[in-house]
This record gives sequence, C-alpha cells and structure tokens, in this order.
Amino acid sequence: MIRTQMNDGPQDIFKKAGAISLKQLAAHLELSPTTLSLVLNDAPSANSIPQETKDRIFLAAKELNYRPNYLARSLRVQRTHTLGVIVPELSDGYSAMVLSGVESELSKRGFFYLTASHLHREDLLEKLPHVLVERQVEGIIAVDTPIRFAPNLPVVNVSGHEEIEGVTNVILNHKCAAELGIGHLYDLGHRRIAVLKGQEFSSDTEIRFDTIMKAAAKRNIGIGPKLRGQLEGDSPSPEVGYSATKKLLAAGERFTALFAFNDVSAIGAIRALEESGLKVPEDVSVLGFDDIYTAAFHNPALTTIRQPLFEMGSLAAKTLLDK
Amino acid sequence: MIRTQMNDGPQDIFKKAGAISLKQLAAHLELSPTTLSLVLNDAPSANSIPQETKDRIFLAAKELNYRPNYLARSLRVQRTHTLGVIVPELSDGYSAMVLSGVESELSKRGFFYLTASHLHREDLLEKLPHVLVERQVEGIIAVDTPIRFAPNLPVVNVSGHEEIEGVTNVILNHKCAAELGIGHLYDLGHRRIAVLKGQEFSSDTEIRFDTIMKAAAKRNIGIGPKLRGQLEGDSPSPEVGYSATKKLLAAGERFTALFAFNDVSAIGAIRALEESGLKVPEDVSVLGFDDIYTAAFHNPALTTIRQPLFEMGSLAAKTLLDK
DNA sequence: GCGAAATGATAAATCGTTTTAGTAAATCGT
DNA sequence: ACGATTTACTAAAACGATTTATCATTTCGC
Repeated sequence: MIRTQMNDGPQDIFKKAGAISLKQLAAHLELSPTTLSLVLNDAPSANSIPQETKDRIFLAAKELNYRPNYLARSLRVQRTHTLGVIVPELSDGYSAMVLSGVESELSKRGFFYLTASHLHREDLLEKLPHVLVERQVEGIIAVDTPIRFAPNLPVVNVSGHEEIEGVTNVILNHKCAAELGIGHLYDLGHRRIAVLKGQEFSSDTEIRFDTIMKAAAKRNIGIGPKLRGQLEGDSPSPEVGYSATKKLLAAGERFTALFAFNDVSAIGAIRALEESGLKVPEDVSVLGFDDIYTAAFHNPALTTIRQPLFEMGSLAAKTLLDK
Repeated sequence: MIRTQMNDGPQDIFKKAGAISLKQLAAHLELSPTTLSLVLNDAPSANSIPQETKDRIFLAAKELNYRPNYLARSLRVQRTHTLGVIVPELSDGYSAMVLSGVESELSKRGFFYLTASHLHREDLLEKLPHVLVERQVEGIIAVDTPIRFAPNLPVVNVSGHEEIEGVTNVILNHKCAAELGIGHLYDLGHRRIAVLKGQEFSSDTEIRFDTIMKAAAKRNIGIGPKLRGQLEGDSPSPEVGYSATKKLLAAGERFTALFAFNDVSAIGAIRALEESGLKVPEDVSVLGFDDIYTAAFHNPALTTIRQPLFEMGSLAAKTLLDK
C-alpha cells in the first residue's frame, strides 16, 4: 500500500505485517497471553515470574516491535485517556492558543484529544458532542462555544458565560480587564471613547461590553449608541474590525480612543482610521484585547490587554482531568 | 461526579447511567444484539426483517439514547477513522492554519484526528509516531516536521523536503514564490536586498533561501554574507525577527529591501528598522511570507507572499485518505 | 402436497487486550 | 512426611460491538 512497486526485502515484509498481537507474541514465546500481559504491565501478580522469563518477554516484545492495541485495551479497562475539544474555528489564533495550553497539560498526563470545529453552525453544535461521546472521550473542553447539550460527562467551557449544571467555566476576570483598559485610556486623558462590540456568537461579547460600559460610567464617561461599533460576520480576519470602524466613523461622532473587541478587530480598526486621515495614536488611541502573539509588534502602537489564553487552556485541561 | 450537590430527579439518574450497550438495548426489546446490529447498520441481510420491528428498534435506540461504542466497533472492523497529526507547535499560527485545512477535509469524511506537538524535541520526534500508532491511527500527517521513523502506515508531510520511502510530501512551489518575491522587489527598483534566513529546524529554511538567492542572482543581484540575517531561537513571536534584524543592521551594510523568512519575522523586522530610524516602506521595503491572517492588515505596508496553508492542509488530508 | 425459497430471527466466533480464578509442581516449616 | 506456601504459569470470562453460519417457520411454485 505505502510503497509503490519494488519487491520488498524481508524486513519490509515484517514491516507490512504491521501490528503484531499479544497472542502472536505469546505463541512465538510459547507462553500464554496472560503471562505477557502481566509482565508487560508490571502487574503485582507478576512478581512470582522469574526475571529470566521477564527478560525473554521484554526482548521479544522489543524485537518484534510489539505495540499494545489501544482500542482493545481501552475497551477492556474502560478508559480512553482521550478528551474532546470543541472550538469555533482553528484558524483564528484564539482557539489555537487555548489548544496549545490544553495540549501541554494533557501530554504530561498521557492524554490525547480530538479536535472539532463547529464554525458557529447550529447543527454541528448539536452533533459534535454526540460523536465525541461515541468516540468514548472522557470529557469535553469547549472553547468560546455555546453548550447545546445536556452533559453526561465532565465539561469545561473556556470563556463560556452560561451557567449550566455540570459545566465548569474557565473565564477571564473581565471586570478587572475592563477597569485596566478604561483606566489606561482615562489616565491618558481620553474622555471621548468609542467601543467595538463583538459578534453575537462570541460568548465574551456581552460581558466584555458590559464591564467596559460600567468602568466608563464609573469615570463619568458615557458611550452613546453612536460610539458603539458592532462587529459583523464570522471571518477571523481584521476585515470585520475594518468595516465596523468605517461605519462608526460614518456615524459622525468624534472620539479620541477606541476600545476594540480584540486584537484582530483592532488591527482592522487602525487601518480604517488611517484611511480616513486619522493618525494612530496621535489622533485616536486604539486598545486591543490580546488574542494573538503578533499584536505587541503591531505598528503603530497597538496597546493590548493580555489574555492568558495558554494558561486558560492548561487550566481547563487540569480542571477536567481532576474531575 | 459531575454535578455538585442536589439530589437528582429520575431523568438525571438516567443520564448518569450514561452509555447503554447494544446488549442492554437488545434485552430491553427482547431481541438479540445481532438483530439490532443488522438493523441499525442497515446491513443487506436485514431486509428480511419487517419494517415494524425495525421501527421498534429505531425508536428504542432513540429513546434510550443508544450510541454505539466506537472502540468496540473499531476493534471489530479494524478501522478507526482516525489520523494523527504531528506539528512543531500549535501556537504559531502556521500549524493552526494547516490543521484547519486538514480538519475541514477530514470532517467531510467522518474522520477525526489526534494532534501532537513535538516542540522540536528529538525524544518527542521519535516517540510521538509510536504512540499514535498504538492509538491505531490509520495514517499520519506531519507538518514541517522531520521524519524520524520508518513509516509502516501512510504518511504525508506538509512542507517536508526529505525524500523518504513511503512519505508523500506536500510542498509549496518555492521557486515560483521566490521569483515572485524577488521580481516584485526588483520591479520596484530595489538592487540592495537583504534576506532573513529561517531557523535550522524549519524544513523550509534551506530551499526558501536557495531559491531566493537564485532568483536574485538571475537578476544580477548579489546578497553577501552581511546581507543575510539568521533567525534564532524557537519562539513563535516576532521577537526572533526583531533581533535578527538588529544584528543585520549592526553588520553595517545598507539595503533598501528585506525579504523576511515569514510574516512573523517580518513584523519583528519592521519594528527593528523603525527603531533605528528607518521608515518602512520609504527607506526599506519589507516582504513577508504568508503564514498569518493579520499580515495583510499590518501597518505599515507589509507585502506578503501568500502561502496556501489551508489548502495544503486539506490537500494533505485528501492525499492521505486516498492511500 | 412436496421440495425450494423466503421470512424472521439467533448463537457463537471474533477483534486484542485485561483480569479473575485457578492449577500443578516445587519448596517449606515442623 | 504431611499440609501449607510459594512459584510459575494458564484457561476463560469479560469489554461492546460485527459477522458468519444456522435454524425454525411460512410461503411459493408447480
């Protein structure tokens, strides 16, 4: 299958034979599968077996390249060491960062995970958890994803704000973040601040907006409807920030600072501002919300509120495994 | 386990009971598991079974929320519908883009995939393929990853340049890309061009550098040692481009254009250039190599050569599944 | 009215492990 | 020298599906 023509040498035939089973290995050694299993898994009851036999087994296992079939094992012991991760979309940087944290934690514990993207589609939001359950995952991590199922296994939602029984939420301290952002702008002297609100489907949208409004109100800054931009469409490119800012500018109310929903939209916003002849940051300061590495190096001066995505991912994994 | 306190109602107990097996379902219907299996899988031999019985089975399956155990099924039919994907690291955008393409193709065909990052560590490069094989993946997609194993199952390497028996490579047309890049700079009038070379561990480094040198030579442009920057360290942030460019500037040889290894390093490079008082693109044009969405919106003017990462991912998946 | 085919099911083997419950022979304590 | 351990190992039953081979009954063709 793999290799093309070439009549293969003996080592190739061996390779093709591929996986050798415990039974075959046992037959080869003239021992029972039981014995091999006991020895290879270092079971307590194997201590009556002489070292010599053990060595024979280990040697043969190595030589014949024996690899236990994880399916069979999992079926028997009823543990898969596998989680499911549901994300909106992989290409947007945000999910990838969280995933990276998840993976780093899981690999420490010998777990793997299956990834599935729902692309904001209702049908997938319903279906994916089911097929993951079919695949016997031991838990599900959802990232920025609405929960459309009654969980009968442990679920951790990263950046989720629904209170659902059986679902643990790992969330950013939004109040703190909003305080930080608005406080920063305020200290720089800004009093006319605009804000870009996220798409409806993003679970952070509402809370981020609310906390920003509150932090602003606290400092006697009003952000009227004409100072509120709205991101639309589910493209993960800065384009959504660009067009939202265009509309915002068209509304006609001046502002000296813009609090974007995230870095990607901030980058689009800057482009829009400059196109209408406004200098950043001289005329308008733009504040992002960290979800990408490159933001810090953006030019000009994009200040961003760092979100510990990697850490949120690894925390989610840790939490889930501890259930 | 999942829920905290609360004494649960009956539907909750039902939920906790969790997965119901085919045997249980059969017992409940007073039929044999065989019959259910035949009906549920719409096997040809099931056409002797009356519609009424079939309906009873479907109904019960739905009501008791029966989900076949994928482990058991896979074990029996010797197919897992699962691939393994090995990437250097998830947080760098590049891998995530490719993964996104892989997933889009796999989901169409009912496949899932396990992801593993090698972080450029030799031990993981050796070990990961083995544990994926243990997990019964039916093939492996490696992304920008050196192959350290003799494959006994189908392998597709994205951006790999080693010729290995049994490994299919999905690669970018580098020659074309270099021509495009250098040609663009040449047409803009640039004759003193510097280049940032990638890290040794990246499989694209050599070929990208070579093709660039050739494309330049063809136009009588020499790129001497003092015009060659070298990326160092395996951080996925623009920092590596930043420090490489600093060194390049310190070498003292002037240039009017910089061909970066990728977008991330280009972003770092721009920062370094501006810090030393050079305007981009007035004094120095910077050319990137597409691996991130946001590049196009970078400011100022980062021109980039688009790399179809998503497409490379989906092509890799398609190729692998066709084996 | 008799053999053949269709109908409606099922028992048992299988996939590759782990685990429980043994067994037969050798060794030990007294 | 006799029962109790220890030693070295194994048979068989799981795990939860699929698949092959079969088996009664009915119905059909003629």
